[in-house]
Amino acid sequence: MSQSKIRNMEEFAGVSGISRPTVSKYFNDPQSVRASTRDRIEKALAEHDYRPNIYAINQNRKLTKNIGIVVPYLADPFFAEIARNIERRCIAAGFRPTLFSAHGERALENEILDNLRALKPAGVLLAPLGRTSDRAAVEAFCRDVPTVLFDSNVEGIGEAFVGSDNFQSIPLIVDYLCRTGEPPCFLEMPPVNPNANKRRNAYVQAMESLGHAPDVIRIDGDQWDFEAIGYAGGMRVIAEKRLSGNTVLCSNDRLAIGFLAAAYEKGLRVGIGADCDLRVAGHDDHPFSRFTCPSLTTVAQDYDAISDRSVETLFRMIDSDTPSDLRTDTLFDGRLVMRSSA
Amino acid sequence: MSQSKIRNMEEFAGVSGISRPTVSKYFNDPQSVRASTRDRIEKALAEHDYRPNIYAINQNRKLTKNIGIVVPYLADPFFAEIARNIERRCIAAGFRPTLFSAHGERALENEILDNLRALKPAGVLLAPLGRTSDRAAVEAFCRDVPTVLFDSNVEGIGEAFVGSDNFQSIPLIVDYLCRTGEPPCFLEMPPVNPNANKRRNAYVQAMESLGHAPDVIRIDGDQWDFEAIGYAGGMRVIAEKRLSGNTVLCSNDRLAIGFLAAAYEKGLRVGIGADCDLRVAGHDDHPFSRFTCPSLTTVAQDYDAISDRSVETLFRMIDSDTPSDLRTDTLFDGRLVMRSSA
DNA sequence: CATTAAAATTTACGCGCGTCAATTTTTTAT
DNA sequence: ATAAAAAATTGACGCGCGTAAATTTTAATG
Repeated sequence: MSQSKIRNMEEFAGVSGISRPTVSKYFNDPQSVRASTRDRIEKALAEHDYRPNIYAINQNRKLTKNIGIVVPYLADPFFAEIARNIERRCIAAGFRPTLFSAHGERALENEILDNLRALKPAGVLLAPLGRTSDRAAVEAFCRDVPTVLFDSNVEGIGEAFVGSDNFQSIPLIVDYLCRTGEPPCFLEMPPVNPNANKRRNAYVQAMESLGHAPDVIRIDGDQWDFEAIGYAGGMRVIAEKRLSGNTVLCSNDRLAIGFLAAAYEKGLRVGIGADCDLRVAGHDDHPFSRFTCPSLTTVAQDYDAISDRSVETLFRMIDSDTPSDLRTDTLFDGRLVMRSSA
Repeated sequence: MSQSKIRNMEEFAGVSGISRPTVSKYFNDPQSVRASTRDRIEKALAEHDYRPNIYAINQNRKLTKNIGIVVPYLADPFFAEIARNIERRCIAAGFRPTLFSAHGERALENEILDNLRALKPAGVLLAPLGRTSDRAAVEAFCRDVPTVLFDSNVEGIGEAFVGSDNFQSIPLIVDYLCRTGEPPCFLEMPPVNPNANKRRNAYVQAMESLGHAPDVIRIDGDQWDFEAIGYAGGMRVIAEKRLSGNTVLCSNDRLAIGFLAAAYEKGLRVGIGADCDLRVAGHDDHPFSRFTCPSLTTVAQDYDAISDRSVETLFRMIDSDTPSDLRTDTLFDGRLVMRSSA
């Protein structure tokens, strides 16, 4: 560090003995200047701690180094984890990620996309609300900004989607449940996003192909507080003896967590032991599902693969600025996680 | 909407029939121009959908309308909820909040503060890592940027702190536990933030004032995956029969969630019934603690009050730009939430 | 209606940086 | 060593807006 603060790139160019345009070039891409020049700049940088004004930079560049990360509901640790992973990779690649949550609300999602446009981002990683999304708004946004959809697909929109293959993961756990006990019924809530729908269909298909009669139980709720919905639904379903068998497959872990709470309160013992009344399984391998009582059997989504591939895909889109017409969908397999609940 | 896109404020001033400086004044504060002028601008705005370039604005204003929100660990839904609340109020007040998470890492927290400085924010709401924080870095930051600390205090730093009064909340639940059964032991992990320390001390004090011998059990772990720490610690504590009584007060809900999982796995029945082996209580009223098995008895932090007051305090600091020397600490009371676990 | 205060306009400069064209210096290849 | 290529420098303009001073217009008041 040194005495006088550097006020702008002009002054910094002065103390470093390099011309301002070259310094500018350096900050744009350090590799673009000669090694000896790079060293001199970095030496000066170490002594004077100057940082280019980010607003001036972004005003004058057609495209910024910003990357938007938009998730539907940040109070879900699943999205927090994914966002973290994505953030890391963006930073490593020299971008400036900014995280936004729609908090389950369509109006907020639209507002976010609007603000995002004003930020002139190099690209956006978007996990849309899904069903609730304003399809036209998302579509228009994707036309303007390089966007990778992840987690939740919106058919035909954007250049790429990265997520899990529900038609692999659901049969996987249905098969497991059928092998080890009674065939499961399927607990779902009105689909706030397309995954829920796909999972229901995958369940029906899997059951039929195994020669069992599917039993889909729908419970009320259209918000993102899945645990509360699973709990309330569980209480009703149990009270009304709506369950045909002893095995319940929930369309996601958070719903299962709520259902487990209901079962516990109703005095039903959940698990795979002979003394148990009920088997409950989920889907996602939510960060907390290791710590439910009993621990939750589920299908793990490959979080890392999804976030990695999303970022990779976006970077490729950014590099080859020619927007390709063909839409690439990447689906990763789920992995069975056998714990105590089923 | 209309045909030709407006490229800048000059052009927009043209179509609206108002001079550019006045238009600029309007965007700075709509109330600062005459009502008739405001109407004309807003009519033009409705037809042409122009938005001032945010980078040009921020470059030329000494202070931006940005507000930074920094939390230590976003995968904790508690912080996600608080952040959401804070976001809302900032937006309502015409600011642009941006959310950052240190993900439990000191290096990341420092990096965030660094980047934040470059954003020239009007103010920052900071829930620091606490113990892990780089005290000097945080202190320097608070000197440069109006900052309100919340949730986790760092003594003597910043102009204001808003949080919970551990010396009210802990005695509250200790008292409850003692009235309704055996006096609790206290399960804590090495304090990553000062709340943990305060809670331990408050526990000891409360026990002694009730004439009981405090029993503090410390378990290992210095990361932010509290559930895993509570689980591992619980398994060990139970296996080694380290529990003197039948009641455990955990220093926070996430730790309790892990402990509950361990108790369940060890076949211990948790709850207040005569047939139960153990009572477990937490602290915070974590969003998920309603859905544990059994549901978790805890002390609710007044999230809304904390986030509201934090924002209010920051706004006051921003308005009266004279940095007051006296540090205001605001502590809210906790509220006992009696559920099934204790 | 004249008086005055308030608001809008005109004109102009500056913010900090990207970027370009023309030139000079340095490096690499021959 | 010289020629050619690569990199750095010089000088200059523009981005879109904030903002200030001087002036003119509008609104409020008696």
